[in-house]
Amino acid sequence: MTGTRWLSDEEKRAWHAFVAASALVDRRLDLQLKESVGISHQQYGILVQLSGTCDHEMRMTELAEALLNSKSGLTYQISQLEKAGLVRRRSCTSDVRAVYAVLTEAGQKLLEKAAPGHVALVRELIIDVLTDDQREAIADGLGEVTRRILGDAAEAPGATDSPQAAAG
Amino acid sequence: MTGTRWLSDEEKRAWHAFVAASALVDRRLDLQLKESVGISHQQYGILVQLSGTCDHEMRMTELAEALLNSKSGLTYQISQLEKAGLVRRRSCTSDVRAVYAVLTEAGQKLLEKAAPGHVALVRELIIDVLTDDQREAIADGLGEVTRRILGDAAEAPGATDSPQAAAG
DNA sequence: ACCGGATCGTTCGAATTTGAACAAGAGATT
DNA sequence: AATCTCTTGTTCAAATTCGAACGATCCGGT
Repeated sequence: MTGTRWLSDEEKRAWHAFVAASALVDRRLDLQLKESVGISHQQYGILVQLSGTCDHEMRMTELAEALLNSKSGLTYQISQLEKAGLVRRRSCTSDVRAVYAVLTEAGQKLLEKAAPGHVALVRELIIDVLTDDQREAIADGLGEVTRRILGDAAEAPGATDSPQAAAG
Repeated sequence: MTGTRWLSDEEKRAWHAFVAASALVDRRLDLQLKESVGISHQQYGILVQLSGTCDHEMRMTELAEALLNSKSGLTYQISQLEKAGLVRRRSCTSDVRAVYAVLTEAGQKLLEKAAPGHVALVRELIIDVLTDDQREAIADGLGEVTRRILGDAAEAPGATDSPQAAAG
């Protein structure tokens, strides 16, 4: 153990920018969504995810994984959304254990109302701030970062299959 | 309301990579710090911030701003760190209201013990995954993102009167 | 049919975060 | 000095998050 490879100034600059931007952007989006339609960024993500599927529904575990959330955390949020009438639960006939979260009509309506302002703010805060090159570097670089972390967690099982759905 | 400028596939790719990487990296770092020295990523940030000053101390408000944290949140965390003996509070002679958070000897020791493993993981998860160009693009791009958000908040606190009479 | 292990979603308690309200002090104006 | 405004840090209740434990169910091999 000679010495730790500390971060150079240049590396620190990237690391700090990444951490700060993450916190700030998320907070701003959360704030706007709460003010405009009364839901959190987390809840917005759930609605978006559901609306991206053919039947506007998804199983709890599948949803939790897609949102990088814990199962218990999702149970809580789905309960909140259910109280608000934006989502309802549906049990599966073939597997009694399974539960589907289904986007309701009201949920779809709320999403359509929230989306324009949300996307506009995402653009204002980050997307339109970046140059094309920077945006591509982030997509490539952080995409690889994400892939590696997710790969580590689920390395043993074959992870080459994942029916993707375009999400907005 | 003609049309919202939705995100293109390329833009979505960058946005999703950014959000996912933020969540995943932070969670992994938090986990490691808790396992190795029993403190959260948040608390680690406080200790680092304090150790970076000449007298190893900083005022509460100043510290909260540097860490992009709420004042009440910092009060809580400093109390936790104080219980653990890693930080102590010191009141200011010239201003009775002011409180300094001071890094203790034990806090310094813990930081020195935690830092190598932490930095190594930061490298493994993100810094060493990126190419030089990607790292620079992130530093520049996300640095600008951060600067704008912080600038907005401080520059035009009351000047943001948007026409919002009609809800929604 | 039956057992052992894996999976599913929920429940529970503890830790953390947030914003609003608060008490106390500082600073400027009159 | 009296008063008004801003700042400082804490307290409080409510909301959220997490991991572990749980009951229930599914699946494969016997």
